[in-house]
Amino acid sequence: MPELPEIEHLKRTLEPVLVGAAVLGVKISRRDVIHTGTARSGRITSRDLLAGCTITSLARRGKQLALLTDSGPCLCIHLGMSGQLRFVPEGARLHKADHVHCRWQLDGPAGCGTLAFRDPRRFGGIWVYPSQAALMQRWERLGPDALTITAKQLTLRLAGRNRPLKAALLDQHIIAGVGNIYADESLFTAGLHPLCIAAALDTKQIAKLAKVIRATLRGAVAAGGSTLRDYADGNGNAGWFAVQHRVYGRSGQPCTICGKPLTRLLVAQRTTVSCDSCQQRVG
DNA sequence: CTGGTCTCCTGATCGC
DNA sequence: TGCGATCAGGAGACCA
Repeated sequence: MPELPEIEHLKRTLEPVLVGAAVLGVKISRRDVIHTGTARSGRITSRDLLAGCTITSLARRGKQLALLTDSGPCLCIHLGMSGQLRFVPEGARLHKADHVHCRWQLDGPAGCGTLAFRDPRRFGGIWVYPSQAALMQRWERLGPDALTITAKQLTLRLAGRNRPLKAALLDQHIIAGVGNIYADESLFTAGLHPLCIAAALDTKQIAKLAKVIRATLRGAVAAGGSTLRDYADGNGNAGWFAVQHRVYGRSGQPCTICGKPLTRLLVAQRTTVSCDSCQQRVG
């Protein structure tokens, strides 16, 4: 379940070992998780996957993580539902080595090792781009990053959206980085019902929502992300945000504000938990 | 253009 | 203890 906080935390844990690392080689186990981000056709080569390049920086937009090189190709990695990206120092072994679809042999600032992309359910994937510019063109189509979204940006993005507020928040083209967990948590804290019509919110409500989204995500980043099932960061350490969930996964349990049982419903095909008395419905 | 629904996939969990 | 059913959900494809 990696959402923005998990990816941001992953980025921070991987930066010290990846930035400045030379990619000695790439081993692909499943080609069908690797895609071309541009319209180009043809077989994807190890050069496309950064072989022979040096990683100069990492970047994140929403839930997507990119490995960048200065003048060569770059990679955009989505973890989907079950994806993991892990650096394994030379001599160490990956805890679970099944479903590893791609490995990069690296010689980096923290020594030699392997970067492994593991994704049992294969909802994630790797997209190759010929340059940073090509990737950025793709990222421009995403909404503003949720970690820093302003009231003004959110107002513009929600204007005219005649759909449930939660569905809008989950749409990465509207706002990038909010997934099912943080959508429910943010809506609860903002006191807004998931079925509010997005366009019906007033200025004050949108300002509060933007502020709550930023604060919720910031808190989760600081906690190292949510741990559900086997999420782990780039070093294999778990996050601890799950203990702070107030609605996600708590259907039927008492609301932490009013004590009434939390309701479960389906919005945009996703399980949604909310409090009917504490979350205001508009529109 | 918009918004709604379907679909991909494996592993954890639950009822019998 | 085994086994089938169910659920989890990110995001692109597809349709009205």
